Amino acid sequence: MTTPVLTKNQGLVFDVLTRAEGPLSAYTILDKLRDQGFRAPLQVYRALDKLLEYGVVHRLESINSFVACAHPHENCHSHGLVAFAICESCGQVIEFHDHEVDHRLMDWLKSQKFKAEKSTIEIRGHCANCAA
Amino acid sequence: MTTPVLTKNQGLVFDVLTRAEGPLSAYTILDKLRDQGFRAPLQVYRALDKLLEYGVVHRLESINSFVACAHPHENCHSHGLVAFAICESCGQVIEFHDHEVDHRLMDWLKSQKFKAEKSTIEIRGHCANCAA
DNA sequence: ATCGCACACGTTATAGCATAACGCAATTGA
DNA sequence: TCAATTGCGTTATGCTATAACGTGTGCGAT
Ligand SMILES: [Zn+2]
Ligand SMILES: [Zn+2]
Ligand SMILES: [Zn+2]
Ligand SMILES: [Zn+2]
Repeated sequence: MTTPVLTKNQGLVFDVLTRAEGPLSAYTILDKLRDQGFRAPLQVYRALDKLLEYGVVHRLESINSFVACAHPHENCHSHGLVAFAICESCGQVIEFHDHEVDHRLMDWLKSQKFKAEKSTIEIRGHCANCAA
Repeated sequence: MTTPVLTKNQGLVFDVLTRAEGPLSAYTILDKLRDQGFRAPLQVYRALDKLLEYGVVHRLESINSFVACAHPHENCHSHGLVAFAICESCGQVIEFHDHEVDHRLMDWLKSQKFKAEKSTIEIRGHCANCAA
């Protein structure tokens, strides 16, 4: 379950995300990589697919964007649900995990005999700096 | 905080969603309403905006779709977080609320001085009927 | 060695989701 | 009556994501 060596394109996309202040859309990533030879969206999406699979990047469904995992050394796939607080002013994202929320949701799903596969927990609002 | 009388377009969109088995995309709704005179996506999106504002429809961010609220008589805006379990086989959606999850997340956000405004909790997987 | 396969990559085209910007009509309330 | 608000219709455009096709490279099995 360790992350394979990244290919050239995967590495470029990962570097852009790692250096970014906040989440980026696929097309923003594409623009930032034009100088390195990127020409088409698929080059970005294919790299993102792998990075998501490896668990080193997360997708933020509510804003159609991607962000580097905040816990590069652990493996985010292994510790259950991941939640995000997304500031609508500055774009910053706080990633966090909570086992109680995790267990509570999982218990409920089990009671419904629902087999969970992917989860999305995203809270939009304003961070400490940006709140009035 | 009661729901205003719906306009013609809002009513048509709401009826389509209420009769649907599961969530629908805006363009699917548009197709279902062509016979009633709908011609352009904006007619759907504008109605959806209002229905979302009134809390009688929810948006499922992870599948770019919309679903009628499962609790038509209560007001979903009033009882905190809403969560959805979405079956990837049959498309069915189970909507539920859990105050413990709610409080736990809100406490965490408060500890970060993060002002929450909108939330998304969506679990994709397979429902009891569709699970192998 | 060479064949077959898996995988990454490049390119073009297309599909799917959402909004900008304009103008018109009906309603409301000062 | 006038101004402001709201809903509506239309055209055009922008943003997000994938289909489909072909190329090249590495690598194990025959
Ligand atoms: Zn992570
Ligand atoms: Zn902020
Ligand atoms: Zn609801
Ligand atoms: Zn199902």
